[in-house]
Amino acid sequence: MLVGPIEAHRAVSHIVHKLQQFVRLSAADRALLARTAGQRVKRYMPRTDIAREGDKPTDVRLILNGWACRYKQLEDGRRQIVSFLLPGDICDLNVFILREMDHSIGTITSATIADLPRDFFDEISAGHPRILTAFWWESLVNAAIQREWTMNLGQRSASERMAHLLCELFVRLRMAGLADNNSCSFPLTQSDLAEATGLSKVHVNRTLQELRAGSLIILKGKTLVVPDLDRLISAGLFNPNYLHLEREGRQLDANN
Amino acid sequence: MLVGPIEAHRAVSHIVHKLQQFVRLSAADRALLARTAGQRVKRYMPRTDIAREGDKPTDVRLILNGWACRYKQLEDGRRQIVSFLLPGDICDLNVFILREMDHSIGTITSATIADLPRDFFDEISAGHPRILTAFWWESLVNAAIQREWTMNLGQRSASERMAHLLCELFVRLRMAGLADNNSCSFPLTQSDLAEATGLSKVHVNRTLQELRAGSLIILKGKTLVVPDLDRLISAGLFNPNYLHLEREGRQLDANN
DNA sequence: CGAGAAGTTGAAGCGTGTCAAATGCAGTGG
DNA sequence: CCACTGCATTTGACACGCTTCAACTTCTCG
Repeated sequence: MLVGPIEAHRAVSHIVHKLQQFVRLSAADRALLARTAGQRVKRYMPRTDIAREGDKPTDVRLILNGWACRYKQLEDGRRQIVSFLLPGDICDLNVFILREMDHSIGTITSATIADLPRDFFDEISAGHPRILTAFWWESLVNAAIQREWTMNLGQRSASERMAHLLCELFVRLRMAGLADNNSCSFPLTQSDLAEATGLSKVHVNRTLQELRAGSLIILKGKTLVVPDLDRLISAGLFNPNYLHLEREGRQLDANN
Repeated sequence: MLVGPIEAHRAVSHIVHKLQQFVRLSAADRALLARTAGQRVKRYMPRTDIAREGDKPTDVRLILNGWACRYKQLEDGRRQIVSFLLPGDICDLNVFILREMDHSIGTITSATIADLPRDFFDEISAGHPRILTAFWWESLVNAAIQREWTMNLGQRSASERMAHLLCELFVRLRMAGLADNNSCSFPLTQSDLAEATGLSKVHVNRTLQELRAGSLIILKGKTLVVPDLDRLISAGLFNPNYLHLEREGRQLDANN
């Protein structure tokens, strides 16, 4: 499935926006990303599995649009969302090494996802070191996010935990250029939030009401409004350092 | 600090043992590892920080002996151990990319740790592809472990969670050649287990008693005995797939 | 042998889970 | 346009797993 150059450019904007938090990409870098992301694009329906635990990994994937998640499931049905994949996120850099998936990936909304072929990685290794570095950065940030989730589940109370998760999603969406000043699109159901926070659906509901009562969030329909991010940050004991938004440290600036 | 060739060889045996779960290293590969790990070795006291949140990462490190952990801390003092570092584990492959540590690393026992200089990575990139691949594998397995911990904290009950953690540590120690048939050295205190599982110290104590009562473990002094691993595995709903022990079918049932 | 750390025990309280039913909301077909 | 349907959200009552607090015991090691 192929998309036109304009759509490809728009679709790739999220990852470019995000990676530029860390490195400055050249016009050639951006063009390569746009070209590659425009080939081999698949569209998925909401609530569809993209990969299942036990599968042989096939390709590296780039989320162009829509939300997805990694999740794990126990035999008795208990399910845990272990991370969210937002537009601009890359998944499965492991493809070329590990033999089988230890978790599943499924869409939340409908989504468009590009497969990145192996050649692409050869190409960036050889001629686009900044993209390569930025991909490394992305995967290290993902590891840091996973550690923070461990902290979140292990130490924070229900409302802290929820506030923390909302902060993280809001900031990550902003990194991808998907949040304006204080609001963003928010397609998660309370069940999704329950599976991500390890709380019951009912308690998620009550926790959200608590946050609403404190005017920390306005969550209605599929939109999240954060009237005062600083207050949500302190309610969630959120420290963004683990996202490594080291803008001023952009070591590797391109010349053009 | 330099150690003699014999001690270096013994010290490096854990990582070789572990990496060979995944790739078969040549004699030259092993020799390079032993030589590098024998230079720049530091010795740490028990309960000492090796790196602190906020520090600039300096070197890639290899645990030669002893146990350590990564942990995060909230301002109010709540502490979460997010992973354990066992002999043969590598930490901070991120060194060359991220600007500051988002977590701390501290020893549990006294430990000897080697700093791996940047040249070493240039050398393996150029001439020792199997080591490089194995290091990749190691870091992907670490990411998988972190996801599994998320699952563990989010979905499992106290006793399942504890059983799962003990399974993981036992299997990982065996991968490093540090467990005989059914027992291993086990230096963690109940406080450590509490910080790793997100439970209170008191409840950890009760949970361990429960496991002992079911003859699932014998934990006394600093030794853990697992009389019947299969039973502990099912008590912890433990599925070892996330450790990716995929070297020609070497699975849990094997005794070596 | 003494002192501090680690482990153990009991009682009481609270945060979160469970169950069950009601309400609201969006999409669909008549 | 309304009635119907199914899913998401909300509410209340109750149960339980885990935490907290505080005291006691047992180990470890100088």
